[in-house]
Amino acid sequence: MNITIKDVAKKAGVSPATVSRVLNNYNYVNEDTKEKVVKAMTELGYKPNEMARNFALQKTNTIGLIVSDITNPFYSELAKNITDRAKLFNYNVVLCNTDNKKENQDFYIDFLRQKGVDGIIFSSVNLNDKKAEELVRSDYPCVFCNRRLKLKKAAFIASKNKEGAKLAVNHLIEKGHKRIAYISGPNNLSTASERLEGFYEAMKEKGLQIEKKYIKQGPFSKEISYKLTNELLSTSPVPTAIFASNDLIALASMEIIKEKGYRIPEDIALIGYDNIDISGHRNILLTTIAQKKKKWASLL
Amino acid sequence: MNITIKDVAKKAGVSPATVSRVLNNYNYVNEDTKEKVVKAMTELGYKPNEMARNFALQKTNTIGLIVSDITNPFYSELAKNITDRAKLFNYNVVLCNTDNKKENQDFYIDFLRQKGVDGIIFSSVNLNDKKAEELVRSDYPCVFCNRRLKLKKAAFIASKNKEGAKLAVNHLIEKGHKRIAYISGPNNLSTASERLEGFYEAMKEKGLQIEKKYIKQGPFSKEISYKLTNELLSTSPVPTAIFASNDLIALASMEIIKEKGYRIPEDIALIGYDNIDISGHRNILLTTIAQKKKKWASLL
DNA sequence: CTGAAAGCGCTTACAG
DNA sequence: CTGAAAGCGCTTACAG
Repeated sequence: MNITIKDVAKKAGVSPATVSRVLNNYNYVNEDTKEKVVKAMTELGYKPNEMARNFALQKTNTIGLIVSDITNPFYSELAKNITDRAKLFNYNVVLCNTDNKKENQDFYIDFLRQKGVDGIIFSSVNLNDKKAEELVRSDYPCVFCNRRLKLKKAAFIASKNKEGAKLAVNHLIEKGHKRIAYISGPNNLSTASERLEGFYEAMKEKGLQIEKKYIKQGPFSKEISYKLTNELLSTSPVPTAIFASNDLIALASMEIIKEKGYRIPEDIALIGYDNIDISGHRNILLTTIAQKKKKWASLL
Repeated sequence: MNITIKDVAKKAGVSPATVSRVLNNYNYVNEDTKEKVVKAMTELGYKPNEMARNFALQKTNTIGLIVSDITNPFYSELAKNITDRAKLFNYNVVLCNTDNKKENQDFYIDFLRQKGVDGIIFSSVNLNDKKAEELVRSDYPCVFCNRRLKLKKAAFIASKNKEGAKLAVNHLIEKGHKRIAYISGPNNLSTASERLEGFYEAMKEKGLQIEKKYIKQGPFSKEISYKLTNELLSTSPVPTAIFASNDLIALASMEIIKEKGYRIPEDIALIGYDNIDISGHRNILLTTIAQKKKKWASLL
């Protein structure tokens, strides 16, 4: 059915090997021969079969991107930047969404490996992720973005979460806040734990009391964020500021704070992390710490 | 390096063909043989090489998903549902983002075909899309989701946009609005043009005047949406209600409406389309027409 | 039920 | 600079 390298070879009066060489810009091809081959290719409308090529080279020009939640704008913005970047290099990106579930990530790791992707970008790992660690140990090409492994050997790209969190907390402190609450993500995530560390450090540096009751921790979910915010607003005295470890949590908190009749920031200040697009919306105006998603993509 | 079907065959004392048959659950394999093979496979930790398999079968178990903007929650929610669904069938999804640019879509079409994906899901086409039409005409497996082609032969799944728009407009009319404005997307998109049609039809059915000055049309972009809303608010008399052809436009409109000091919905009512997650946020509370993204994914 | 063999469409050392 | 040949790891009609 399809036009193969053989057809081109026959038409151009050369061997398939030569066609292949032209195709791959192999150095030593005679200009005349090359021309003949190119002519034959265009006349036949030849398109190389990538499956065959992948197989012969054991390379797919494909990377896997495993994210924890593509509907979180932070990750969809990241995904956009990564696919745009991949396009420049003629790579394609297989999108894998874990919903923050370990079994999904494990599934996708096996799946992608078996598919023969050239590498995997993870935006979904825990600090200790057995299967991902194995991958790194076996020198499988992978890179961790935003969330990283504890394992030193693993290449990662992420913002300085501790510094970012300190920025956020110091901002609140400068505004005069003392009773600052923190809603963290799961502590087995590098982002959450580093930000928590930053929170502690900033508070300590300014000599502020850290109260257990003002520190909440839970998985990333709207419902849990509602619940934790409610808990915070039920403590007495109520905190005057809340730092949420990402924007989605902050958005959920915002709803509860408003629901309870508090004004933001007059009664309770709120600050998030990620700077997702909607944060800038007039009705939201969430203060947040930016992450350079585009820059990251260019470095991956 | 890697363990191949041959290694398994040798270990199990059978031929590679038999191993392959076991692998593919071919009907007629003796139970004993099968057992031996399975045992050998697990002992060796054998994983079939998908590249070889793809090549032999000319099939990749991969589909391409071309969306116009993955950072639009509508599409990221759709992408999530599609990848989840694909996972069930052991398919993977190559994410392609066009930024609403025809050249990007054309690039990805060629790219995906050459890669040998088994099919393409489009969420990015214009009503007349030469290259996509060509694909359909040549019986290339593809399906159109949300946005469709004019071409009858093309399989698509989309909500009843005309009906949805009528729902929106009727809702506004019931609330007593007469000066209803509409911000449409580009008319060469099925979604935009069908919704516009619904707008016209609903207005006519209720005997309301349709004023040219209340109908704006532009590409999907925040800046343009700001601009168009500003234009609407500068007409006199100012419309009492605005129907935006998608939620992102509505969110942008909302900013301008608020900026100008109008209340929603008391001074100006606003309604969107898509029901993206953030619409339900307490600070947004955007009235909107839902689209069944999950249902769609199950039908693709 | 199972094996030997050809084939999927490329690439690439090896000769020349 | 170029061709003949082997090979990438599977699948599958063909015999038996």
